[in-house]
Amino acid sequence: MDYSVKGNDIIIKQPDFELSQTLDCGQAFRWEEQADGSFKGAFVNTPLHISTLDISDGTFILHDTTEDELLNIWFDYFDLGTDYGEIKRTLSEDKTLKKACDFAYGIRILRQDSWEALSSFIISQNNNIPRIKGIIGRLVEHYGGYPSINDMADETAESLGFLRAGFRAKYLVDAVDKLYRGELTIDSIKQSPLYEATKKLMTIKGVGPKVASCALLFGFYKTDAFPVDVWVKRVMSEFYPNGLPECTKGIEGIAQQYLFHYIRKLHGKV
DNA sequence: TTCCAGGCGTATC
DNA sequence: GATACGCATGGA
Repeated sequence: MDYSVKGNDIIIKQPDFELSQTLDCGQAFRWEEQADGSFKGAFVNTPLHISTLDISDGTFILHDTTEDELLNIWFDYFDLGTDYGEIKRTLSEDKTLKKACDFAYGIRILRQDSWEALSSFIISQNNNIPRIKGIIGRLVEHYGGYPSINDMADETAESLGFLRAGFRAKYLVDAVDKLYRGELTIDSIKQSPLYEATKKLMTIKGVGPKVASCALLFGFYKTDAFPVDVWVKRVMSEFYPNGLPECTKGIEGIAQQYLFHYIRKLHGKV
């Protein structure tokens, strides 16, 4: 990875990256776009301010950070060790995916914290993005950072009323209970292949196929997890009535992100 | 006002 | 196993 340290800032070069496509695309809910087009957000409790230096050569500034944080946190979080150019070339064997990759060229799959992603996607069900951000914002504000499973061990649906999360509060409580008591562990889910990991997550009340696959893709980096929502159903019926093409094998979830944005553009939602 | 949001649990057949 | 319906909340 190309990077250089300039005082308290670090400049990275990553052409297969665009801030709003990656940070404001419904895979993470804590990044806020600033008036100048930069973004402020965090990995769990480590904040970051990131801006575009020059989009034509794919350079970005990570503000007020250190080389240590870059190598220990942001390199993994932004998945900088993965060559998305190569992934896009592979997926572009299919003509619909080629159009999707050209359109959403700057998407990367963020390697989020497992618990944050799981809890965030429990909150996301039957909900819209501004409200999801609001609920997660209240959670972070209440705890002074993103709460761990231990932090939430004593919560009940009633005590979480301040979130105004509606019927989802009891689902969060069930997830905390199962993980706190060790009936489920983040590690065992991480180590399980997709099918077993999905079954484990779905023992949590309020976690069905969609929430499980989003958590596994964005929080456990299982690139073969393929979240199916109304938009992806539309892609499948319009372009892939006989199933996904062979070039998506093993990276179905990454293909899904490109397709999700492409189909929304085709229907005028972006 | 009514509709809907990157779903899921439950009842019913 | 398929399908219908309710669910908390708040923005559009």
